[in-house]
Amino acid sequence: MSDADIFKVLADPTRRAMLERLAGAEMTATELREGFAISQPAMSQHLAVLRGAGLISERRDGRYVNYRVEAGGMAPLHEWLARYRAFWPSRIDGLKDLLKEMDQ
Amino acid sequence: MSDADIFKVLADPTRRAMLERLAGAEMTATELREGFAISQPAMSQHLAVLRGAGLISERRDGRYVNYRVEAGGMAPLHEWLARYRAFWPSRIDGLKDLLKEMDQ
DNA sequence: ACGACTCATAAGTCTGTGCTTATGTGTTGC
DNA sequence: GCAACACATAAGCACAGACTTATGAGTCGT
Repeated sequence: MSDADIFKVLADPTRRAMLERLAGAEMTATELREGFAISQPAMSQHLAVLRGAGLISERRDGRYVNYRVEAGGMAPLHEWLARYRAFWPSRIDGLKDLLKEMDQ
Repeated sequence: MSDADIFKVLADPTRRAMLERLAGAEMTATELREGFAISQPAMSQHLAVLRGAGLISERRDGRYVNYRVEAGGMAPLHEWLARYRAFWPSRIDGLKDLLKEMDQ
């Protein structure tokens, strides 16, 4: 999977919602599926796509597979976005505060 | 066009390439088309999509239309990405340097 | 060992979308 | 006025991708 395709991966609203849930806590595919009106294979396919893009990682535990957001998976997105820094929103100030906060 | 669909808009490689060219300089649709193996209507349709997402703006000049990247158009993307700050790449340091640089 | 369970893969269907050609709308210059 | 030009819109086609059901592969508890 090419880095450039991260946009295609994130274009699907279901996958974005999955990421959001996984960002809160690591969980199994079945746990993740709760709240989604989607079949188990569809979920599995989405997980494979997210995995392929390096956005999540898996940890096998018996017959369960625990998924979690992969730190740094958004790096290609950051890099792409950095090229448009001249057009960044003025609320970039919020970002500065954020970084200051992260230092502590 | 919903903000959430910015990923769908950016998922197309042609549209991303168009943005990249427009980031360098404002130009007309015909100028922008140079170097793209694509028909004029296709280009026009892509421009409409980018315009609808608030990523570019147009300035009519007679029979020409000049397009340019709209500052702040990436804001929804920044906001979305900010929610994953816990998973940001460690090269976030580069971003810090960037912000410091922007202050000067 | 065997049934229940978790997850992945296969195969087929259907919708969305990016492309094309054809045409419409408005502008410029002779 | 009219031909050439810049761009937008319409209509139709073709492929990509997200979904389904069916099935496979591996694991757990009894």
